[in-house]
Amino acid sequence: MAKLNEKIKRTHYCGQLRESDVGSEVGLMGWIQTRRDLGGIIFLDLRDRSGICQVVINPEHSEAFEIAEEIRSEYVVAVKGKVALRPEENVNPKIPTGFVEIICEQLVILNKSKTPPFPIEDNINVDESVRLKYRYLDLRRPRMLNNILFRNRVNKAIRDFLAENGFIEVETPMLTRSTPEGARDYLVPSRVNPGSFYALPQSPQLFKQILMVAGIERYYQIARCFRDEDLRADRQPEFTQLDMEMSFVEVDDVISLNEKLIKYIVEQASGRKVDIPFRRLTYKEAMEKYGTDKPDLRFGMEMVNVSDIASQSDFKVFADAVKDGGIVKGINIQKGGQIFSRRQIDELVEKAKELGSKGMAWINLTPEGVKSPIAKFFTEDKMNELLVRMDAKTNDLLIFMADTDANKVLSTMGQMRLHLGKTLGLMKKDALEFLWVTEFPLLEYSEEEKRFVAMHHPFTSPMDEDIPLLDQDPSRVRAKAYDIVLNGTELGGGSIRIHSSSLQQKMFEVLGFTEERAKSNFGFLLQAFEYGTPPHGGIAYGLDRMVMLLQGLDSIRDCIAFPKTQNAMCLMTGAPAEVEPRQLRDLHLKVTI
RNA sequence: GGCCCAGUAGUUCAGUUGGUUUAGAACGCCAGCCUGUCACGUUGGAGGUCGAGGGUUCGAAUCCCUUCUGGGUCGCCA
Repeated sequence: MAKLNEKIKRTHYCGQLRESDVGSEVGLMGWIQTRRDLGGIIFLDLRDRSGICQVVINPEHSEAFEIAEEIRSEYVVAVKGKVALRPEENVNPKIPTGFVEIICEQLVILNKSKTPPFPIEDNINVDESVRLKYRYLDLRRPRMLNNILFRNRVNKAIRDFLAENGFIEVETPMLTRSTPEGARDYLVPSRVNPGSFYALPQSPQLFKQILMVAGIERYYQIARCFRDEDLRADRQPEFTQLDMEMSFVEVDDVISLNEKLIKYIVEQASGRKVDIPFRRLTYKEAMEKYGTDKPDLRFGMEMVNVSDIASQSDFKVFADAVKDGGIVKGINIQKGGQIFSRRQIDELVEKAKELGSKGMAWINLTPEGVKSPIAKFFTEDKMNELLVRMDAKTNDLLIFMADTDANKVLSTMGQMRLHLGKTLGLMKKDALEFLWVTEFPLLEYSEEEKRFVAMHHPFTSPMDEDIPLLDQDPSRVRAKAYDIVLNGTELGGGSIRIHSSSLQQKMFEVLGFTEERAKSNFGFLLQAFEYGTPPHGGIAYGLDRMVMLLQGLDSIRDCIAFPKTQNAMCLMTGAPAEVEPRQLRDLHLKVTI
C-alpha cells in the first residue's frame, strides 16, 4: 500500500466527468463500486461523493492490471489516467458519466475492505437493524448521502436567510435545570454537587426568552433537544429544532417572516416553488372542518354541521344526539356513489366503528334518486334541505356521524376523512400544502391531574381580549399561539410570550403552581422579567421532520446520520451501556436493579 | 405499559398438517476460464447452533411457555 499522494494527485471528482473532459489527464480517488473482470480487460466502477465513473484497465499496463485483479468491492483506490470518449456502442446512458471512461495508467490501492454485509446501492431491501449497525456503509448509499446533502442545504439556507434578516445565532446550555410540565427529562448527575442533576434541554425555550430580555432582539439556533419519551417514525429522543425568537413583534410579524423563511428554504434546498402567504385557519375552524389541529389540505372533503336539520328528523340516533348536547356532522364524498360499491360502503361503516364511532349513516344520491337506510326518517323537505346543505350532486355519497360528545364526532370524522383521502389517493406525495393554525386554546383541562395545563407551554401569552376570562372561564381563553402544518403533519409551533412578570405569575396561578414552586422552578425567569422585558415571540420547527417531509421520506431516521432504534439504542456504538463502578461512585449513584 | 408484524447462510427469502431434508433458492463470497463489460458471462466450491433459553415428543426450524432484538401503532410526546 502506498502513501496517499505519493504518485497520484486527486484532480477531479468521479461523477463530474463529461465529454468536455476528454483528453485530460485526471487523478481520481474513491471506493470501488464493482469490478468486472473479463480476463483480458478489467472494468472498475469508481465511486466518490459525487457519483460513479468507469475505469478501464488494459493488460498493456501490467502493473495496474495485476493490482486490478486483487481489487474487491469497497477497496479505496487512487487512479491516474486519461479521460476517453467511449465507443458509441459502449455508451452507458444510465449514468451521467456514461459517455466517457478513464483509461487507467496507474492504480494504487489506498486501503482494502472487508466484503460489506449489504450492497452499497439504492433500492436494497435490508433489515434496518443491519443498516444501523453498519451505518457508515449505509450512509455511502447514494440515497442516504443525498438526504444528508439535502439536510445540509436546508441548514445553509436557514443560516443564510436568518443572517440576512438580522438574526444572531446563539448557543444555549445543554446542561440545564429540570423543569416541571412537558416531556420526561434526560437527567445528568452532577459530580461536583452530589445528589443534584442537570437536565438536557427539551427545547431552549427559557433561554431564548432570557436572550430577549438581554437585548439580542433576534435570536436563532439549530438546537439539539432531548425528550425521554417513546419513539416513533417521526420521533427520536434527541432531535433538532430550528429555534428562533424575536423582540417587538406580534403574531403576524412572526408568521410573515417565517413564510419568507420557508419559501427560501424550499426553493434553495429543493428548487421547488412555494406560494406565500400560506392559508390560515383558527384552531376552532380547523377542528370544526377537519376534526384535527393539523389538517391535511391536500384535499377537500370538509365536514359540514347538519345538527339543526338532523335534529328535526325521526332518526332517533341523530335527534337524540343533538338533544343531549351533541352534534351531527357530514362529509360529501364527491362521486362517491360511483366509486364505492354497496359492499365497500359497508366497509366504511365498519371502519367508522373501528375509529370509535357508534356508527355511520350514509346517503347515496344516485341518478335514480336518494338511496339510504335513513331516508325514511326524513320528510322530503328536510331531505332536500340536507342535500342542499351538503352541496350534494348526482352520484355523490354523503356520510354522517352523530354523538352526544361533539369532540368525539369531530375527531372520528377527521380520521375518517384522512382514511378516505388515503383510500382515494388524494394525498399526493409531491404536494406542499402549508397551513397556519392560529388562536389555540391557552389551556386544557387535564383529567389526570385535575387541573388546567398549558396547551403550548406556560409562557404563552393569552389573546388580549381574553385576559379577563383567565379568572372567569380559563377553558375559553385563546392564546397568541400558532402551528405551522405541512400536508397534515405538525412542522413547528410557537407563540407570542408573556413579557410581564405579573401576568406570568397569574398564569402560574391558573396552572395551579404554588408561589414557592413557581419561584423555585422559574424564579430566574420571573426575576428577569422585572428588568425591562420587550414584547417577544418566536417559533420552533422540528428540523428532522421538515427534512423528512420535504424529501418525501417515511421516517426521520433516514435524514439523521446516526439515529436510535425504537428502544432508544444506537446499534453502531451500543449506547446506552453499563459504566464502571468507579464512575458511579464519582457521581454518588447507586444502581438498584 | 398495551396491541400488531418480523427474526432460517454475509444479504433477501422459501420451507411451518411435527418425520423421505443430509434445511433449499437467489444474490453476495472464494477459485478456474474469458479483451468491451456496465445486473458481465461461464464452470466449480465454501458457507447454517433455523434469535436465545426451557418444555412437549420416539422425533422440533415447525407445537407450547419464557425471553431478546428490529419495525409499526395506542398511551406518552408542555
